[in-house]
Amino acid sequence: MFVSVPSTQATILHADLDAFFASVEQRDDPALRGRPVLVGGGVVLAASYEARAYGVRGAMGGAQARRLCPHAVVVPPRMSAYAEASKAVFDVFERTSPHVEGLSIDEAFLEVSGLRGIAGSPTDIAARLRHEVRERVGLPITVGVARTKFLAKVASGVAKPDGLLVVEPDGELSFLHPLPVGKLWGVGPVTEARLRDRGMHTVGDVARYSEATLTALLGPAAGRHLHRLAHNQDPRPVRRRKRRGSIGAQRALGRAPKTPDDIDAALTGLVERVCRRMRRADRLGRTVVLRLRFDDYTRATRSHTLAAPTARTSLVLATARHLLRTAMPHVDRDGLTLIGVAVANLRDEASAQLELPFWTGDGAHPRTAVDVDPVLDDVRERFGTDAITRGTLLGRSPGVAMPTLPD
DNA sequence: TCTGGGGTCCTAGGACCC
DNA sequence: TCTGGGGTCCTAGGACCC
Repeated sequence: MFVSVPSTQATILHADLDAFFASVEQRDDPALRGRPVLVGGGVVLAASYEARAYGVRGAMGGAQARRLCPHAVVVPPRMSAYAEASKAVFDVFERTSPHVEGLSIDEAFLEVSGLRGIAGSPTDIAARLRHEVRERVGLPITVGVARTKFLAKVASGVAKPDGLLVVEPDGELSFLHPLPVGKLWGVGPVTEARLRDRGMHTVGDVARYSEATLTALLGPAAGRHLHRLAHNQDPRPVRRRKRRGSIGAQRALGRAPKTPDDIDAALTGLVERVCRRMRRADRLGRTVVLRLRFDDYTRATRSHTLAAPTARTSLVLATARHLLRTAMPHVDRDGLTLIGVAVANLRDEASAQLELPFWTGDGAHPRTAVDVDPVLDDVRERFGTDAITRGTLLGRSPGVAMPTLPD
């Protein structure tokens, strides 16, 4: 899994498609090329660079975006087209390097050390990658090249759109320290404000504070992370991504009054969508999460962990309804503006079969065992019999007397 | 600046176990 | 009998990312 990186060379590429959704729309409809394009009406999912010139940003409200750029063309999102384009781009990534770490639908890290002999310098590889994505998929992509992931990502951000920027090892600190702290990965509005209150505006400012100070300000993980980034320490290797840990869906409900039936219908639709996606991916999950958002933009989550993983709609729906019932007495139904369901604690269907629930001797603690058979062997040995089967141990049939499990 | 839909990771407290 | 330390799991919330 680990790739050894020569620490003296810039060999990590961060490749990031430019205004991805909007670029796909411009690729597929020549009439949109050169014009400001907004994908999504309620909220801007993506804005073409022509629209960004007017100050439009992603995640901006649609009304505000149209105020800033009245002549923009608004198109509805076509998620399947974006998924297809993403797959084609990742195919190019995979052909470029065996070490690809996808970050999202439109960006990835590539480790290209060791390819110099066959594919040229990292700069050559990056230039060719950009060319290939343009030729084969028809989309503009920006690549940052550096010695660390973090710097490569910052570099691509600076080089956008349709650019290539290489940060050589001897120019790292002069590139990094003048940047505003908000450029640091993991620094959002809240952390930025906290740093600003302490007089830290640039990465160089942050670098002057001790790790202890940053940790006291931001918590142990964030403080350490920030301290390291500010000192250009980012040893994280490029590695394949873990499989995703949750699958969810959510829906905005608007501000109109709603009946319990309205809410239940929305909940049912969401659970069906989520369970269908889980089954298609051959994945099962144990934790059902209910997300609620209210008209004052406060949020609440409720979750429940089942004894065994499932992708069954009826079970997930019953659990979600239970969570909603226990949450609703405390909230105003008409104030509910968004409802979401996710199933977390995911595993592959195949491995989940080894994770059936069993009960310890007193029957009070439903548990899961990652590996049932070693326990079974142990129990047989202690009870001196082979008559105890996996089924007995798992206690699936009611009324069967359970043996007491040894410690 | 009033807001989508999809995620990840961290924190902190409580329950429970050894 | 009382006490404690260490570890895992669950729940809820928060920050952040694209």
